[in-house]
Amino acid sequence: MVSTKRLGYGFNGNQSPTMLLVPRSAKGKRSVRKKSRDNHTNAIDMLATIAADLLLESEKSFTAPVIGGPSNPTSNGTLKKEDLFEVKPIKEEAFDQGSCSESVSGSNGGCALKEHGKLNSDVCSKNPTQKELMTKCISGDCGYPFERHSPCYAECWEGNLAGGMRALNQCEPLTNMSPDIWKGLETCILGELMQLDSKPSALVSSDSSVEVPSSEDHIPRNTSFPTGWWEEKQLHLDRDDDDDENCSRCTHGSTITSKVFRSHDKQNDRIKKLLMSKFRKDSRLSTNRDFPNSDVDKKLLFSSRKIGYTRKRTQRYPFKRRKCFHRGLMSTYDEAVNYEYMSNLPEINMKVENFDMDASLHEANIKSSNVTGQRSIHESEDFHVKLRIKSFKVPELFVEIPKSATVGSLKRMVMEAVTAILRGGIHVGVLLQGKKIRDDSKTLLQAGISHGDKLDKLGFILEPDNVTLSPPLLTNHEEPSPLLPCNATEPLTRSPSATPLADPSTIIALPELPNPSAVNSPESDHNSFHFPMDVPLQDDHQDEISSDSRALVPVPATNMNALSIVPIQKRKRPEHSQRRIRRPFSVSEVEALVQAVEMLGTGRWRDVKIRAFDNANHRTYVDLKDKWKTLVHTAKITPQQRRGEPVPQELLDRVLAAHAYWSQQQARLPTKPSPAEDCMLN
DNA sequence: GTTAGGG
DNA sequence: CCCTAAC
Repeated sequence: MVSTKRLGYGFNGNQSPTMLLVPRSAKGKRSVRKKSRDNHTNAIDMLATIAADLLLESEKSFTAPVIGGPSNPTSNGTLKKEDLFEVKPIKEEAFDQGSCSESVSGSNGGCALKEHGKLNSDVCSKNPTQKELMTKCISGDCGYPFERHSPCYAECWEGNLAGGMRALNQCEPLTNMSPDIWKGLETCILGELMQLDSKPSALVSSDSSVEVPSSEDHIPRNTSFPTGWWEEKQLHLDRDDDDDENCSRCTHGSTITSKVFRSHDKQNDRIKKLLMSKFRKDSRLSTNRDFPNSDVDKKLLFSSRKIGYTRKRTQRYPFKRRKCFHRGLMSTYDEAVNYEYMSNLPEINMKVENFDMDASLHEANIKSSNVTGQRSIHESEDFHVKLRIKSFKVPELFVEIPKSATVGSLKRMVMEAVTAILRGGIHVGVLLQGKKIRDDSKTLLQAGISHGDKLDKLGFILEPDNVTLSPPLLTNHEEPSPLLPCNATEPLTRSPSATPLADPSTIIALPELPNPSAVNSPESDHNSFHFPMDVPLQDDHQDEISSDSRALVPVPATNMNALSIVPIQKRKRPEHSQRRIRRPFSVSEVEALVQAVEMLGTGRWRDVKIRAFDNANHRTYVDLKDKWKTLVHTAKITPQQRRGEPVPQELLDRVLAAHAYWSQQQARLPTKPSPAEDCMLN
C-alpha cells in the first residue's frame, strides 16, 4: 500500500469573453441569429442593436464610461494637454478597483457616475475643445443619431481628443437619413423603453415632450448603479450647468425632460409604421433582396461600413462599463462554458437576421403604434435581451495527485478528466433565479429572461448530455442558489463526505514513487497513470460544488442528483450515468491479470480484483472479466487482426494456456483451488 | 454483491 | 465498457 500526500486542485475554466444578442422572441437556447447579408437587414440589424442597447441599459441602468485619458485628474482639476491627447488603453483591472469597486459595493450607487460626471465636467470646463467636440457629436454633427454610437463621441469619452477629432472629421454625415428621421426613430425606440419600464406615467405626450420617470425603483438593489440611460444622456446635455448636481439628480431619479423626446409625434408614428412594416416585410421576404423603395427603405440602405463601426462601438462600451459598474451583474454572466463558437463575438453579437419572427406580435405592434399613448408591453418583444457571457467555465474538476507527480502527468490527468466530461456531449442549461428553465420552446419573454432584475439571476450551466430526468430528485438541485462568481479555490476541503480518495486503499501508486507492491500492481506502470475519475463524481461532492461555487459549474456525468434535472435531447441511457472513460489495459495490467487468473481461475473475478487490482479503483472485477474475455479472443486471432497496444505473444500464450486449463477445471471441479493458489496459500 | 454472457 | 439475467 502506498501512502502519499495528495494535492487537490479545483479547476474552473477561463475562456474568452462572449456577448450574446438574442431577440426576446427567440425560442430556445439555440436561437442565435444568422448574420445579416445585405444592407437592408444591416440597417435593421443596426437599429435592433441600438434598440437593444438602449433597452438593456434603460432596464439595467446605464452607467457612464470612464474617461480613459485624464483618468486621474489632479486635486485641483488641472489637466495637461498631453493627458488629453494621450490614448491610454483602459485596463480591465482598473475597473475592479478604486472608485469602481466602491460604486459597485452598493451603498453609494451613484458614485460611479458622480465621479464620472465630475470628471467630465472638469474636462469640459478645462478644455473647451473637448467639450465642443463632444457637443458636436451629441448634436449629431457626425451623423450618428445616438451619441453613444458615435465614434467621435466615443473617443471623447475616453479622453482621446485627437482620436475623437479624427473620427469626427472622417465621419460622413448620414445624408440619406435626415436628422428628423433619426430623431423619430430614436423617439420610437425610447418610447418602447418607457413602456418597458412599466411605469404608468411613462407617456408620450402630444406636446412633443416626454416626462420620463426615473427607473430607480426598478433597478435591482444589487445592481450597481440606479441610473437610466436617458438620465445619463441628460447628464451630458446639462453638463454645462452643473456637475455634482447632475449626480444627485440622476441618483435620486427626479423627473426630467429630455431633449431627445422632443420630436413630432406624427412623424414618429409615420416612421414607426414604416419601420414596423419594413420589419414585417423583411420577415416574410427573408430571401427577397428586391425591397420596396419606400423612403425608409432607401434611408436604411446606408453604408455598411458605418454600421460596422457602430457595432464595434456598441460592443466595446458595454463591455468595459459593465465590467466596472455592474460587477454583480456581470458575475452572473461570468458563468460559462468553453465553447469555441462562443468566442466569435462579432458574429454572435450581430445575430438579428430574423429580427422579427412573430407576425402576430408585429400586427400588435403596428396596431398599437397607431394608438397614441399607451402601448402594449409586447412591443418590447422586438427588442433584444443582451446577455454578455464573459466566460464559460469548463466543468469543475478535481484532481488528486501526489506532490511528486510530474507536471506532465498532471496535464494528462486534466486532459483525461476534461475528455471524460466532454466526450459524451455537452449542452447548456439555463437557470433563472436558481431554477432551471426546461421548456426550450418558451420565448425569453415568457421565461422571464427579459427584465433587468431578472437578468441578474440568470445563469448558465454546462452539463453533460448523457443525463437523466428524475423528478423526485429535482428539489435537491432546484434550490435557488445565487449565481455568483466562483473562485473554486478550496475545492477539496469542502467535502466532508469522504470520497474514495480519502481512503488509503484507493490511492493510486504513481511511477515516481517507490512502491513495494508495484510488482503486482498494474497501476505501477507508467502507462496506467490515470485520473481517478471515481473521485470527483461523488454525489455529495457535486452537490456542494453546485451550491458552493454557484457558478456555471457543469455537472459531472455521474452526479445523479444534478443530472436528473437536466432536460436532454440525446438520452441514450436515461437512468444511468455517463459512460466511463475508456482506459485501455496496459501491458503491465495485462500481465498482472494473467498472473492472477493463472492462480485464481476464470470464475473468481472478485478475488482477481482484490489480488491484482486492489489499488486500481477504476478497474472493477467486471472490467477484469471483460478484459480476460477480450484477451482470450485476441490470443485466438492473428496478429494482423489485433488492434491497440500489442500484447506480447508470451502473455497471450499464457492467456490461452490458463483459459484452457481453467475451462477444463471448471468443467470438472469448479471450486477447487489451483495448484498455484495452493502454493500461495501454503 | 457476483458471475456470466451478450451487446 | 455497458447491460442484465441469474444466482
